[in-house]
Amino acid sequence: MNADAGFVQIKDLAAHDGRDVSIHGWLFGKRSGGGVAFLQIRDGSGICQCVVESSAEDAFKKASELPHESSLIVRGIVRKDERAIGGYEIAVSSVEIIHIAAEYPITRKAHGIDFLMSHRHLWLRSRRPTAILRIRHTLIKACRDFFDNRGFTLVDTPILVAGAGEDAQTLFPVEYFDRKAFLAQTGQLYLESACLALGKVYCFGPTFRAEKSKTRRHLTEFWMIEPEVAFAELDDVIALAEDMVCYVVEQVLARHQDDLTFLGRDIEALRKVKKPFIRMTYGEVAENLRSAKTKDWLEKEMMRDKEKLQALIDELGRLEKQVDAVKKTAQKDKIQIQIHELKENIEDLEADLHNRPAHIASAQAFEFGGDLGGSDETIISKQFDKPVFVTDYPREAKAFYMKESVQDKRLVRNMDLLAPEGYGEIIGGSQREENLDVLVTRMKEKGLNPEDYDWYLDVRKYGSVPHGGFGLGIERALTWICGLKHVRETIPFPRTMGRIYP
RNA sequence: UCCGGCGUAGCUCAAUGGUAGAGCGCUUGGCUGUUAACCAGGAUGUUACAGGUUCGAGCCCUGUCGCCGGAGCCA
Repeated sequence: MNADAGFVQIKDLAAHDGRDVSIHGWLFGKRSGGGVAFLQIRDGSGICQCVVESSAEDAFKKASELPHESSLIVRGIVRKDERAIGGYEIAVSSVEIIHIAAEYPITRKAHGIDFLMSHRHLWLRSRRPTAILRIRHTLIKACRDFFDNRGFTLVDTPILVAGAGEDAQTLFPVEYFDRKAFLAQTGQLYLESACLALGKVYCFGPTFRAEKSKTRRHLTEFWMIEPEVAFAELDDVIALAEDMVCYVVEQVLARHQDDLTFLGRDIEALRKVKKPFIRMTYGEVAENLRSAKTKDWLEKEMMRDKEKLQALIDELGRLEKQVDAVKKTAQKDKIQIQIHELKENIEDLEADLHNRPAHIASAQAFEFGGDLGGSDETIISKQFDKPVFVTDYPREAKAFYMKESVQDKRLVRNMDLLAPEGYGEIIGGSQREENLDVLVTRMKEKGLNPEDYDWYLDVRKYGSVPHGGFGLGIERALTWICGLKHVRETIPFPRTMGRIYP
């Protein structure tokens, strides 16, 4: 596999039109006839059709016998052909088999989520995961470029920590020689001290939460990018988050039209993500949730969704009739997969509609003091087509380090960013309490022992300044940007409450 | 932790308490432009596990396990 063998990546085929090239990859799909075989080969950069004619005797024999996902090298002339996906194909002169694959468990037909998750190491090779992982790469790079270009310094924070970040109940304990330690939930406390050294800092790494939650928004191990800025107040933190999200969405749109389209993402909805985002205080959100207008809106939405459900059920009936009429098995397959997807969508919508009255009732009964529930977030984020900043939550609902509001001591200077289209919280941040005495009081309020946080309190003893930052959950942001139903598809090997394999 | 659902062939799913099936995948043969190809044949089962009811259990009952969805909590 040396350079002079003329290896090219499939994505660059067009630039080699008419030339003799080699590609190496895996057999993604195959159709073979008596005298011609069509190999779909993927190499990680794309998928290419390779045509092997029986006149190329050795190549044809090998091609006909190869099972799916075998690895191989093919050599041939690149040529333009409208019948090939991508517009170019390779007229094969030779096939070199690297490895003959065993029977591959993942087919291009319908699979259930449990099966796919148990075969995640293989599922990664499919088109949907690769599309998502490419977007993940861009999102992470865009976040890092954004901070790097603004004079931030990357500061790596520890993953093994002695004490709780926020709530000890949700920490994973680990043995640390003869002591107990925990896996970090956030790098924030460390970043706060680092920002007094470097001014503007950020960290990017995995975080761990032992929350016993099994929902489409939760992982036990997820990645977070967290900036922290000295001399910043809440408005600065909000502006920073707004600019970052706009930049990230812009970068993904610029590079991944094809991937987003493959995922079925409504790209127009993403294009609307431009400054300024919506800003509401917690008080305004509470009022909104309780209002007659919102109730009316929700009830109308529920009616619309009921109609949508009926339309889906009608569609299902239509397809089920059609499937009996169709003879060709490929078409039948296609319809059966549509039926499968439709059934899933119907189940989801039914479950959603079933929960809806309770959500409406809980929104109407929303009381000052509580944190926003998942359903409340969904309600707010469905009402707008741009992300929504919610600020100034009640202090009892939020962490000890958030700065107390000057105007209203019941509130803290924090913000959550809710992604639109019902996706909900992707960012949580705040201005931090820089006053030592207030901070200690707040810790005691939360039942924490200030002595455990001596080093952290030192940040307030030696040149304390206003500062603040936020954390962006990479997987939640990706779920929204890719338009997915569940966070588990946005990370290569998801860790959820019920799964740690593979 | 709580509430609900599911568990049948490698996969996706059928099967009034009465002979365990279909499609795909795999395999054999055919076909020189296929687009999740097509045509003809073939192999494939501890019905999650352990008890119970019954002449008879994939189906009913009890328990266990696994997974899925939701609540609380959170990014």
